[in-house]
Amino acid sequence: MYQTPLLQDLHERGLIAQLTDAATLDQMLQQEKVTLYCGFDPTADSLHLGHLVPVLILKRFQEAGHKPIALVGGATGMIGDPSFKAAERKLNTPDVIAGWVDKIRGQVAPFLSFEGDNAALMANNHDWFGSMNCLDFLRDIGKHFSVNTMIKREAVQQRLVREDQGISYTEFSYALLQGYDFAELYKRHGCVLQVGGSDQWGNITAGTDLTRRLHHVQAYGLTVPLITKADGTKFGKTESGAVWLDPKKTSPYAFYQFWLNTADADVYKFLKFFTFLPVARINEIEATDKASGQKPEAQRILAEEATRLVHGEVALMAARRITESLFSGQLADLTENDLEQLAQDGMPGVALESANGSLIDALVAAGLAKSKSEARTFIQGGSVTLNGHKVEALDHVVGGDERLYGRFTILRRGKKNYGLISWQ
RNA sequence: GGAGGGGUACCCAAGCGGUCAACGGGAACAGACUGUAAAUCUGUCGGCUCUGCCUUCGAAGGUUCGAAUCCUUCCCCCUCCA
Repeated sequence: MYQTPLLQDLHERGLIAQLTDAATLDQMLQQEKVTLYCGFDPTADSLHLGHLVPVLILKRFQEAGHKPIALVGGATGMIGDPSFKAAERKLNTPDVIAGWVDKIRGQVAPFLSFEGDNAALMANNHDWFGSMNCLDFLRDIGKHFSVNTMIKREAVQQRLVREDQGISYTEFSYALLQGYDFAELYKRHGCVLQVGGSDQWGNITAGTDLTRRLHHVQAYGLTVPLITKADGTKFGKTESGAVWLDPKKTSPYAFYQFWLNTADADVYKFLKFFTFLPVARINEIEATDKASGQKPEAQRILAEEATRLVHGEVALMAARRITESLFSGQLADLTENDLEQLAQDGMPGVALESANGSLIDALVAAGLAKSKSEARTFIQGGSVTLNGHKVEALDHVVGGDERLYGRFTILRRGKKNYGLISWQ
C-alpha cells in the first residue's frame, strides 16, 4: 500500500489515523531524510502513557533515518489546548510550567539519539513566542486564520454548542500558536512533517496551512489513533490514577503490572503500538496464543518490552523479580535476602513502628486502603491477607510470628495489591 | 453594564423544609468464577474511637424544633443582549 517501509510498517501497526497527502509524503520519505516534529505541552510534571505512542513514533522515524524534533510547549502550555476538552483549563503559573518543561524535556530525550547526521533536536516554543508582541502576532499570524473556519472545527464544537460551556479567547487562539510552531520549525530546521494524536488534527492542519502561506512550501501531517480499549473504559488508568512515565510517580513494578493486566482483546493491538517487535512476530505470537488454549503469552511479552523501553533492563528485572515473588504463590519460601531485595527493587511498602501492629493502621499506612473505614470494609469482605493467610478479624494485631525474620510482613488487599511492611 | 440559567459526593444527575450521608446511571473497589484476562452475578462506594457519633450539597450569615431544600450577602460558571 505504501512504498516506504516505514509508512507501511506504521500502517500495519494501525498507527496511522490520518495523513495529509499520503502519496506525496510516501514518495518524499522514500527519496530523502525529512525533519519532523511532535509537540508535548507541559500539563503535568510528567508525561503519561497517552504520550508514549507519539514519542515512539519519533523514535520510529529516527530509526528509519529521519530527523526528529521534540518540541516542548513552554508557550502553548501557558495557553491550554481546547481540542476535544469538555471544559476550559485552569491556568498554571509560569514558574510551575517552566519546571514542568524541564522535566518533560528530560523524559523525552532518552528515547531519541542526539548523535549522527540525523541527530534529534529539542525545542521549546517559548523561544519564539516569549518575546513576540501582540501586534506582530495579530498582524503576521492572525491575519492568515479565518474565524469562520476555526469555529467549524470539530475539536471546539462541543465548547460552542453545549449550553453550560464556553471557550475563552485564549484557548480559542491555541491553534494559531501551534500552527506557527510548525512554520517556525520549518524556517529554523526545515521541518516539514508534524505528528501527533488524532485530536491534534485540526492544530496540525493549521500548521501545514500556515507554513504554506508564510513559506510557500508543502508541509505534512500524520496523526496516530486515539488508544481505546475493547471494554470502552479509558486507556492508561489504574486504581491509583494515570500511568506516568516518571518512575517516581509510577514505579517500574506498577508499570510492568499495568501491561500484564491488559485484556486479551487489546493486547495484540498494544503490542503493535507500544513495542518495536516486527508485526510478523506479533502476528505469530497471536497465532500461538490462540492455538495453545492456555493463558496467552502476549501480556508478558508486552509488559517486558514496554517496561524495558521506558525504564530500562535493570528496572525490568526488578519488576519481574517482585512479580515472580508475589504471584508465584509461595510467599513462605522467600528468604530474608529475597525480602530485602524486594524492598530494594521498589516494591510498594512502608516502614512501621514495631509497637503498633494494628492491621487497620497498617493497611492505611501502606496505601492499600484510603481510610480506616475502607480498611474495615476490605477486612470484612475477606480481601486482606497477611503473608498469604486471610485475616478477617477487624481488631487483628500483626503478631511476632507474622513478621518474617522479625522484620517483614507482606500485606495483600484484593487479588493483586501488595504492600511490604518493614518493622522498625 | 442588562436579562436569564446554573453551582449537589470521582463524573453525570435527581432532590427543592423533616422519612437525606442524600434517588438513579457511569466509573472505581471488593467477593465468587477465572488466566494477576474479559464477560457475568453479588456487595461496597464521606469520615471516625462504627449497632452510634461527626462533617458534607459554591462561601458566609440568618429564619426554623428541624435546611441540600426558605431568606440575605458574597464568589464562580454558562447563555443571550449591549
